[in-house]
Amino acid sequence: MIQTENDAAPGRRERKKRETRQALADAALRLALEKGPDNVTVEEIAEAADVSVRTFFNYFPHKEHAILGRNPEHLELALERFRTAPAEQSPLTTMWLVVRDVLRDLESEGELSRRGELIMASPDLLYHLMLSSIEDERRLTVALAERLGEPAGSVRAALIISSAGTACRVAMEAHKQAPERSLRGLVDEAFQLLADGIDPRFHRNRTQKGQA
Amino acid sequence: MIQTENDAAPGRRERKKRETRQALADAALRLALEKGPDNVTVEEIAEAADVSVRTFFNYFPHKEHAILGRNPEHLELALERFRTAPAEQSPLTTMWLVVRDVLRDLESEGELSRRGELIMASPDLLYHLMLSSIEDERRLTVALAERLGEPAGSVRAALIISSAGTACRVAMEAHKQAPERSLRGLVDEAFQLLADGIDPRFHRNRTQKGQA
DNA sequence: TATCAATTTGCATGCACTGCAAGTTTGTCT
DNA sequence: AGACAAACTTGCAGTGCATGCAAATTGATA
Repeated sequence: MIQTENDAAPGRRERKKRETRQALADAALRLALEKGPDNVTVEEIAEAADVSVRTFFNYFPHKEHAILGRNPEHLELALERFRTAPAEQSPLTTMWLVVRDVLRDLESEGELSRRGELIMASPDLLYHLMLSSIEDERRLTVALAERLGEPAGSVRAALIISSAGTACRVAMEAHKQAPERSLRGLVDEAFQLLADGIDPRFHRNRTQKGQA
Repeated sequence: MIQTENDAAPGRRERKKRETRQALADAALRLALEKGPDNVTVEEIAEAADVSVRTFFNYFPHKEHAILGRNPEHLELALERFRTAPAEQSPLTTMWLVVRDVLRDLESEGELSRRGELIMASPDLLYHLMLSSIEDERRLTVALAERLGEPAGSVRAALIISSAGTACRVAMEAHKQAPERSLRGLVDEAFQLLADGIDPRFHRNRTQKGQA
């Protein structure tokens, strides 16, 4: 028994890993805000976190992941919501609650707006965010299709999930252009539009019949 | 030998550029299909098209763009459609016609399905496709907002455009999982869902009021 | 303390991509 | 044709991202 500082479950090793990861993510965000995402090198980030470049890549697969600093818990919470939601709750409502959860969490971290602006201003970051979102969406779609009792290839389930993501992106973009409108309000508006129908006058017959 | 073979408007120079571009795109797609997108190097593509690596990058900013082989004309045609569409045509209908145009064009090239599968199977390609789509969507959103007489930051305009893109992506994904369903049919289904409303039972009051 | 597993690190390597300074081709003007 | 300018291609040098590998360090355990 060599002092065994077993505070909770995690030992010293686990704690250090958390710290290193956090230090890298913090440094990445800070430097990206200071110098612009494109002008930050992995070397600088590693330097700021006082580890080697090689170690950086032991924690993050890409530079951008460190800047995004996504919280893996959010996906788990979302899946949990789908599992525990009351039966009468409609799917888009559930997604809306998920989004609110995430927004609230990010707001509490205080860095929502700065990180959000950074992401929306950098196509590269936006891409990586969407890329990692695609994986999340796949899992959420499966969960939703299951809940709806629809087959795995359900277009509706996939569309609901993906559209929710689209709504968030559109809302962020609009918030960036018109900061006086709250992000929450814009998200609400987008979700309501999706729910009610984006275009009641749509129909597919107004085309040239004679076409090949 | 100056013979000035001025066929139409484009001179020899313009033609050669087209040919080079096409040769690079063809080689990129072929090699990506043969060896998998991740195992193709720019050097191979350039070699196959018989130009230098440096020249490759004069035509495409990223390796992936060459594989995607996007046709810049499609965006111009789409913008044209928005300009010339009859006044009574609803916006999503116009987007639907645009999508049909593009699908028809890709089908006529015969490589729709193979390229489509390749893209859907490679997160990296999908990302680059979405990335270049984001730019297109920005321009289309501006055109649509103008047409609708709404302000530049219009959530509805942006949502219609982005959702159309999402619909296509969802349809491609579904087609990949269930190839017996036609891509056109799946696109139609997704558009109809968006038009009518994705979730008629959505509302935002079913939440815990007491929540912080 | 001895030992094993996890982690960090340096080193070498391959590939993507860019700027620059040639060289080459093409269009144009006389 | 001959000369000139603009466009296009190319090689080269250089930066940065990312990965594999093996040696060194550190943490947990007996």
